Amino acid sequence: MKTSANRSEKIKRELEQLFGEQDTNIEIAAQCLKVMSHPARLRILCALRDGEQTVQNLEYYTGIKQSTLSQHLALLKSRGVLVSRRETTYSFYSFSNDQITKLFDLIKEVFCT
Amino acid sequence: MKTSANRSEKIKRELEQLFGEQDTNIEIAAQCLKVMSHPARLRILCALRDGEQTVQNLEYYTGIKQSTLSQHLALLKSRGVLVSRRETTYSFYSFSNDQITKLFDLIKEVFCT
DNA sequence: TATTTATATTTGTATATTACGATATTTACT
DNA sequence: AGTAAATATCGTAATATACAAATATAAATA
Repeated sequence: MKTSANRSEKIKRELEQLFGEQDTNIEIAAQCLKVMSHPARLRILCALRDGEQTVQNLEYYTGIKQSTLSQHLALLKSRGVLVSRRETTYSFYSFSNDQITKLFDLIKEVFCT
Repeated sequence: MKTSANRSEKIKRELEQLFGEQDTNIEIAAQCLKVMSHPARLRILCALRDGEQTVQNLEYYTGIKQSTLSQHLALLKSRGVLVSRRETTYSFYSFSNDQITKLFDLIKEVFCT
């Protein structure tokens, strides 16, 4: 044990607090991040950055096939990254909240500059 | 096509520019994020937030078995998230740069508050 | 009601990831 | 050289994920 016992214990305790008994937070974070960590899905998020889009627009922007796209969208929605609304036969998808948008913006900043 | 043709083309063009011909940026981003998107690896990053640690310390903090931990570390290192240095028989792992650290902090902020 | 359009779901198959024990490597110490 | 400690790598079985074609659903319109 190279670090002091105090610091050691501090880190250990922090880890336990941060994620709680069942590691709920960390599991949610991992799932949400994981769903964003895919080239196709990052493209989708990019295309949605400035507002909601229909599935067919996303198909056009990203070049992803309809069934595949629909599955990606369902995944992003199920993990709380996106929300959708129906208007007649169109589904409009968009970011679910500002925190996610902020996270996406930082990702873009980190990897695309 | 519901959105105006202008906006449509703008988004299409932005997508193409942002990721370039071979989508290099987006591929890198996806790989890097993916490697962070795992409960065990998020724990590791948490334990490393305030500075480098040896593998055995990380084993103690996270409760992950040595061989598994070593593979997670290798993965994080191979994607540029972590760096390591050797000192005698110990390997010390730490964040590779400030941008990654900043990204991790935001992740923590988004999911753990 | 029949047809068309937009989107969602199902299904099959291929590929990737996971954790862990066993084994190997590296370095220090005797 | 021989041993021990810290870390890394390998082999493998279980599980998860990917994609796209085929099919299903939902809503608008003829």
